[in-house]
Amino acid sequence: MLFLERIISLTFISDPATGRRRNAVSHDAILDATYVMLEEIGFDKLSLEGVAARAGVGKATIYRWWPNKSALVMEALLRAVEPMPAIGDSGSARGDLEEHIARLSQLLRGKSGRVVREMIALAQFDDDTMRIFNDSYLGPRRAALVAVLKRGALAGEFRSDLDLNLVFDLLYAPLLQRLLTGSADFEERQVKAQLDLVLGSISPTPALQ
Amino acid sequence: MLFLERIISLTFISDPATGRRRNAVSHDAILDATYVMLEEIGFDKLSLEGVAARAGVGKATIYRWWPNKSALVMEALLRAVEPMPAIGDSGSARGDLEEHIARLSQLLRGKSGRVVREMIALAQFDDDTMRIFNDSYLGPRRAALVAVLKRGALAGEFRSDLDLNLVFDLLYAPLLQRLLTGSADFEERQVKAQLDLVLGSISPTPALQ
Amino acid sequence: MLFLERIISLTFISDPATGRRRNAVSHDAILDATYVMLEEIGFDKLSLEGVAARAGVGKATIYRWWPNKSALVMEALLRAVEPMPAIGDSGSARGDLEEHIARLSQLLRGKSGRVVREMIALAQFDDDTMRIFNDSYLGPRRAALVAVLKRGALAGEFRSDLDLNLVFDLLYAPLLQRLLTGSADFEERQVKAQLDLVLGSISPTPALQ
Amino acid sequence: MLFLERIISLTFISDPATGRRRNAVSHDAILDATYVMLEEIGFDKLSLEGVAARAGVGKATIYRWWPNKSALVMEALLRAVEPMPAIGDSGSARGDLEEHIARLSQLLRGKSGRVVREMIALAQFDDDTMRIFNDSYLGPRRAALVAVLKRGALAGEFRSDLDLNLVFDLLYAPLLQRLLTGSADFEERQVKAQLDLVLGSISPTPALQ
DNA sequence: TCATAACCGAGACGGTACGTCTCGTCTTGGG
DNA sequence: CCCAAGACGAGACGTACCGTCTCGGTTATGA
Repeated sequence: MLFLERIISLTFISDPATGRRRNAVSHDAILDATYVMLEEIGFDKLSLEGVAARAGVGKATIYRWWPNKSALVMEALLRAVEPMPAIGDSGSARGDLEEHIARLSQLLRGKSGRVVREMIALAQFDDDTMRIFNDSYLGPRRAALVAVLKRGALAGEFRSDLDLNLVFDLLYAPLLQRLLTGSADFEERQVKAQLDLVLGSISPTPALQ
Repeated sequence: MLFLERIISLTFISDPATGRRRNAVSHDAILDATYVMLEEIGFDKLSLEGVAARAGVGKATIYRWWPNKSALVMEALLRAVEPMPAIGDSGSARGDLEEHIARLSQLLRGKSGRVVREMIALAQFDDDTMRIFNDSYLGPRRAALVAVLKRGALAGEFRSDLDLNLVFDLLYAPLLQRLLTGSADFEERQVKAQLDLVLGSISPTPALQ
Repeated sequence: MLFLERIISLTFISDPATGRRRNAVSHDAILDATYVMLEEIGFDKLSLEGVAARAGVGKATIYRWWPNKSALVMEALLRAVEPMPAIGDSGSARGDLEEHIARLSQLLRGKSGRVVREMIALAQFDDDTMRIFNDSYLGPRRAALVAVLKRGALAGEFRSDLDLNLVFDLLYAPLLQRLLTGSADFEERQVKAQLDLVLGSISPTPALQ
Repeated sequence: MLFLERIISLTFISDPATGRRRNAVSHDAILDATYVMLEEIGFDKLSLEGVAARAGVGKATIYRWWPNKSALVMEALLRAVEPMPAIGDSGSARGDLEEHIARLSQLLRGKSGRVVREMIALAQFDDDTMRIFNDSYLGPRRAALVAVLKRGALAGEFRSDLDLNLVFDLLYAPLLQRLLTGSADFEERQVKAQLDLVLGSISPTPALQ
């Protein structure tokens, strides 16, 4: 069927491997400029015109690679979020969770907090952006925590009849809610209290405990 | 909407007793136009120019009464959000909570869900908007639920050593998180499971712990 | 039929006499800026963006009142052409023509020459612009000359069987052709020779002359 | 089109004996694409980007061989303009002139008319283009007509004291003027009348004058 | 009852940014 | 060394809105 392939290949106007290659320097300059301008003037006042000027780049180069402002900003923010704190395996699933949540609440108190707030807000107005946020931010964190919960359940530390995604929500959502409603104080004491409540409710035989 | 009247009254700088009175018809037309256009094209693409045209109103009339787009949109949204489901007093605080949360999850599944999502998103970029959202939406709901929790604690239904605001977070935040991360399925079963976990953890029995 | 008029008037969305009036200062500033920039950088490199900046005016204000660059430039040029030299009535139609053509050839040697060249060039690419040029520049000149020719014909100075528009062409076209082909020397002697030829051919009884 | 070859050869900067030779297919494709797009969308909206795409050619290839849009367009137009109608020698110079002018006015009524209009317009904004137009279009026609006039003068058909270039202007300019002012009707009768006037004025008889 | 003060619709205005288009240059990889 | 493809910095295009500013006209007191 060689000749057929030749015919088909002729219908491809251009070979994707042809032409000048994408410039990685410009790509980085754009994301960097986006991030610093976000910090300086905020999302609302951020203009792609300004980003292009700051990055020393033509506007078309931005539009070539990102479909809209939200997508660009989301990518810039994702580069700026601290990477997910790895969850250790100390033997105690409860201890691992406590440590992870404590570290998370600390991160959200800082630069990452602002970034996550903005990512979530952006995602409300654009489905693609929402998908990127879920895939790149929330998803991995949910997966990691659920893995620990599963480990704990198997080890008998937690009840085995739990909807682990629900437990994840109970652990994460109060932090996000405080972040998103301006009361992002995240006192260590308060986070500890929350954890005690949740972990208490998922311990194996609460009545006897 | 008492607080809104307060805001409006602040815009009267000169002697309010003289001159033509504010045109209530225009005022309503503006908010109505804002809301239907929000539904049609979303917040991003909403322009005050468009609202003015749709409402049959001069642009200046909008700028006379609202300081910016967020404020206008927030007021339009607040008119559209269902009023807080009143919390009854059936004798059982737990029953009252269950009924309230069930009704809430139902509302969030509908038009109110989209509205709340957008209000929260807007609030991330503007402190005034955040304040209005907290004062007029989240605050009253928090107060009402905390009152029920307090009633339940006094009646011995719940533990008496609880941070009730924290309990409120555990009840509300998972719903909001699902709303804000696109997984707003709110299956009744799931909401029930969440409630069981939380209420289980605050019931007095495991006080032996 | 008063009520009918009332109904009809309701179908007019807006009264043309309503709203803020056009700003004459801006209008003039735009035409002035257009003209000086034309002289500085030429038609090709002239941008409405630049004109707006130079005139201290928003781009929209230009687009509100002129459909395209050619129309704007044509209007700016028309303001800059010297007004048509009035044709006197010395008693001798031939003398009047000679004086007019001499003055015209002098004008075309100067600023007006450049302006007319450009107007004609612009008109080749846009029918509206062509119409404006004919109505505002060539038409009046043609009418005036034809009137003199008619006067001369009635007075017996010229043959009476002539297509006067054709005679106008023979008088004007050679000047324009030289203007448009870069050989705009317009030596007085040459213009005189041309006039002699043409006027000779339209004198009443050439054979006896 | 000898002069064109001269221009092209000038663009060979490097040693013509080394490296790959110019691709004649691309060269023709470019000029063809230029011409058909000129007909479709006109000079103003013609982009080299579009020509390259239409010709299946890289933009650089165009820039390699033509210095600017005007030069490219002028070459494309010159390929399209009918070659100068050769002037016969019937024995009567007057007859030869009449036949040539009649054929010219016919050509200008057709496709060539539009082409000449555009060439003249382009030439107003670029000296190189003007030079090319004069050298390759107007010059040869002027030379040929002047030769016929000289022949006629020697044969006693025309006066011998004439500035023949001036007579050329009187023959050609009215046609061009009508072409350039949108009144390109060129009625045969009108052209005939013009010719009668001009030829009458240069016939030897009125030398008594 | 009428003057006055504020409101109102319309829409022009100086601006800013949009997203697209084209310019002329510059890599690429393949003749 | 040529060529098609196409990315790139630059910057103008024509449009959409911003928030402000006349306009002429309309209410509704309060003098």
